[in-house]
Amino acid sequence: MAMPASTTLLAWTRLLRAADLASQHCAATLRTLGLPPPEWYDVLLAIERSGALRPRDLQAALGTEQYALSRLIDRMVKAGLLQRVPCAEDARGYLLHLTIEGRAMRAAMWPLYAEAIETALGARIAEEDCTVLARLLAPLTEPISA
Amino acid sequence: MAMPASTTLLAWTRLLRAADLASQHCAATLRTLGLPPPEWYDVLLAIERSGALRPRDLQAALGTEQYALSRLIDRMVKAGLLQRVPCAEDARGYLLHLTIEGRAMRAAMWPLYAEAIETALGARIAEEDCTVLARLLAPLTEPISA
DNA sequence: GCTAAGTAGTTGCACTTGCATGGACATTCC
DNA sequence: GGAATGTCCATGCAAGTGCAACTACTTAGC
Repeated sequence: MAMPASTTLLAWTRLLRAADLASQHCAATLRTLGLPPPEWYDVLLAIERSGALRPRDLQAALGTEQYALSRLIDRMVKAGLLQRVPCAEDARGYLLHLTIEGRAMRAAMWPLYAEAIETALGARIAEEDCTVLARLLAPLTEPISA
Repeated sequence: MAMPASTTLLAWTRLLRAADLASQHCAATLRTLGLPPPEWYDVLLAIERSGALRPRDLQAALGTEQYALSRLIDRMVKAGLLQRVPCAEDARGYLLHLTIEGRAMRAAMWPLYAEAIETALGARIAEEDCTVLARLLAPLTEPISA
């Protein structure tokens, strides 16, 4: 039951603050443009990349809570971007495909999403620092065990 | 309108994922113990440190949205942890003080909050790396201009 | 093959959040 | 000193989230 070092606390507050600012900026930018929020893009991209995905695989890929994902999918299906198709090997689940509109939406979102990322992160930190940052953060992206 | 470098994108995804995992772990830990969420601690600490604070100063200190803070304060007042006292210099606002219970709650939360931080961050990264991380994140904790 | 246990996904309910707006006081400018 | 503008905080409403069940199918054990 070790207490955190002061440097740990500093990193903690900055990590949360930086991530919050960055994601807020991104979400706000897309919203202002009348586009869906960033999560939608992540879902569209993940599905496009693998052709078709089951909810549980999306869940693993995105780290979203299961119930949150369930409803997110609902919304995206209602919006006409995704399509549920019955799954042959497992009747409990289904496969998610992109519709034409889904594909178009992903393509339309990317440049604006990318620009927001550049503004929020790329333009605020040197590229070498970015590389180091990514390396340092790597272990923190794995599930927390204890 | 520059596009992000690939290293920027990697840092982006890791930053968001790491922060999400860490804060989720923390919130879940406190919740499991029957304690209020981390934001409450941050509010209690900020007020305790300065003796009394106005909502707008809290807002600046914590980076919370104005309406979110307004309701958060409401809940904490209802829970008996905070107390609103009229503000002499500005009748629009008020000063926030900790109640005895508020002070006790902050003290009670700290060891468990701290342990969660240690588990989520300190124990997963070398201390030198933590220092570097904090330094790299510093520019990202400032408000995004453009 | 039948039961028990596990996994995939959904949903009711209470709570929180986001956005837009509103009301109250303060400040500025004439 | 009075209107216009700005700042501080609250709130209605719609939408999202978290937790805890719940249904439906699958797998394991026997």
